[in-house]
Amino acid sequence: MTEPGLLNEHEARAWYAFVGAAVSLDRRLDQQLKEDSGITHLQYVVLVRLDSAPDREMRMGALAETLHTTKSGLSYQIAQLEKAGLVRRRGCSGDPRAVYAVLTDDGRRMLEQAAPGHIAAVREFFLEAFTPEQLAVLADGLNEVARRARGEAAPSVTR
Amino acid sequence: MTEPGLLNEHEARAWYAFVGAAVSLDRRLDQQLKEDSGITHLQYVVLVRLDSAPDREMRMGALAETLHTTKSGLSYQIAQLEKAGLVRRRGCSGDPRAVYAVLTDDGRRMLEQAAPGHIAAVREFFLEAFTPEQLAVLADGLNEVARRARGEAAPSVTR
DNA sequence: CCCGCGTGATTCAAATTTGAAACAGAGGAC
DNA sequence: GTCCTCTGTTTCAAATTTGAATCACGCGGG
Repeated sequence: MTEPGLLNEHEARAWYAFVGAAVSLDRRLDQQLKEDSGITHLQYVVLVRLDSAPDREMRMGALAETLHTTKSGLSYQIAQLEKAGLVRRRGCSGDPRAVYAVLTDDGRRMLEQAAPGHIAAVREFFLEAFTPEQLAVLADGLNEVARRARGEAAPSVTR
Repeated sequence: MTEPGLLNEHEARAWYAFVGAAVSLDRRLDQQLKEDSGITHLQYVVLVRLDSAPDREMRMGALAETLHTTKSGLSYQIAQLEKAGLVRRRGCSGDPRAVYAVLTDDGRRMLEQAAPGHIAAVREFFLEAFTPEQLAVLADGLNEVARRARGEAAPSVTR
């Protein structure tokens, strides 16, 4: 049944749908955020992540890891956000090598201003295409996909 | 129940899972293809699309559209693929403005060589995280997501 | 004929991303 | 103390992407 070297019709349909949805959605959300708030989706996600962290700050390395981006890419984006006044850097007294990115008050305001439109778009373009039950299945499956793609072992129940 | 300005727990879980899976998967597939075949995922997709087209050729504009990429981005990638000898351009006798990208024999060989590893990776990282029934639901939902993100109307049953 | 317009594609400069190399400080071996 | 090496981050050059501008051509109207 499962040809090893080719995708069958059903597999191809799901796979192409995923890739197409990911690309189109990313473009659309980027466009929406740029038009309405002047920031990119990546920058928005950086702000969100900082906002939800204790004291609204995170170390560069940890932030890069949670965003699944490279350290150098994050350095660049934090520099952009710093220019825009939405984030500032501060060193760490304990470990002089560490650098914290801190969400500024302007950054928090930007988030408050940008969130409603962005979230409405996520609902309109993504969430509403599924039932709540489907979303739950989707979330489980996609978390597993992410784990596998990152080369992590499957989560064990006893862990 | 549905707070207009915020994502609830279930919505957030599904949405973050989707974004995380898309990013991580894209990185991983790019890495796999580069290591094993020396081409990027985008280039692979270009080759696949051409291979499945009549006469293994497509007009630049049509190709860009089916890949959901920009025309200029495609021009660049076709130039790269042309340098590598995997694709060639040819003009169109009927319409001198039109340009066709044509898959070369080397391109076809590249595809044959790269496909097994790539498809195995897609299976391992993506498809196997779902049951066939889940994949069908996923495909329907994600196709709808892509349509919405592209601003197309919902497909009508009578169409 | 000549102009302006529409289409299909490429080119250009600017922004972003990537991966490698550089940097800087801490800690351990000796 | 000096030398390695490790960790956390930034910097750099090269590759890629983006959107705007440009180019080239055919067509219809004046």
